[in-house]
Amino acid sequence: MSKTIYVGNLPFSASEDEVRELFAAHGDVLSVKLISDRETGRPRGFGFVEMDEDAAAGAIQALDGSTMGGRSLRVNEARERGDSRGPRRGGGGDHGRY
DNA sequence: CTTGAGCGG
Repeated sequence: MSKTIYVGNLPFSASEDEVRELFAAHGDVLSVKLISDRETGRPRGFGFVEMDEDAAAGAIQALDGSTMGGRSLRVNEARERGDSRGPRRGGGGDHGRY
């Protein structure tokens, strides 16, 4: 299917459309979701971008480490929120973490 | 009119 990308350290002035266009420049953006506080309605400054696996990998390495609005843009593969089948040993899709 | 943590319903 698709791969979820975690986008953090985003400027508070950023919107889903900006992130969508930013990632769309590197691949096909399936969906963009910015996380904001549900109780205060205040933007947390991070979001999630759903893209194709190959496109996501390219967008991550292309946008990760870049700067947006003067802040370092953080782009990485997001965790798996769903899938109650049971996380494989400790859960958390780490690829190269200790 | 406000802020800065890496991971959402």
